[in-house]
Amino acid sequence: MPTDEREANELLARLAKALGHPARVAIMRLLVRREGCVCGEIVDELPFAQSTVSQHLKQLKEAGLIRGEVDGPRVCYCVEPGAVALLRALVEGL
Amino acid sequence: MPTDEREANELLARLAKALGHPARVAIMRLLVRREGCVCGEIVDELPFAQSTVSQHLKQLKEAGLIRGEVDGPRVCYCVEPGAVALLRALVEGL
DNA sequence: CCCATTCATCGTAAATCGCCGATGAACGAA
DNA sequence: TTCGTTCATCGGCGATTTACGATGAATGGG
Repeated sequence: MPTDEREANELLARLAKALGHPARVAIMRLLVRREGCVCGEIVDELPFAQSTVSQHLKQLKEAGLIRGEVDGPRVCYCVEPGAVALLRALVEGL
Repeated sequence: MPTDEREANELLARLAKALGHPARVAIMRLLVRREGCVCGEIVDELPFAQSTVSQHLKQLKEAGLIRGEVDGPRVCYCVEPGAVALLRALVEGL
């Protein structure tokens, strides 16, 4: 949790921006629900091409919301520990 | 609070997208803090041109986060009642 | 009735987004 | 080594965002 307000604004903005698309919210919900890792099943759950889903995952990863670990030929994604809590705290601190 | 998950996703995405810029987070914080209405003072608080701030305000308004009431030659903005609570609930429900 | 103030909107330019198909890289299996 | 699978990345397209200055509409003061 940043003490500086400017930092808090930028951090919250970064997280919020990452959630600023229904598909990415759906991905987050999916990963929280299974609270473990998932892979290309995410693609099956969404009505988008594989490359599109991959880009959404990239955005969530770059925002620090999720993490992807290589597991053989596939990649398992899971929620970055503490990320949701941080988001909640930032929204709470509005 | 929507019961349908798709609706919840779209709503959260809409709110999050509106918060997806540091300036807009700063505006929200400003309005929450004064928990009343403010006008062009917002412009003075931000390092942007008046027209730019006006656009940010428009986005927040369209997302349902703030409201603007005309008061003579100026416009007073305030947080839409319940909007922050709704946002918190949606983030909580992740 | 003017004029200044306040704010929204328009027009514009650069950057980013969102989507796709195609390609590339990494890995396991045969 | 040669496939097939899985996923990331590239290239491209139209749409959207972000920023600005300029203009326009509404209001109140003189």
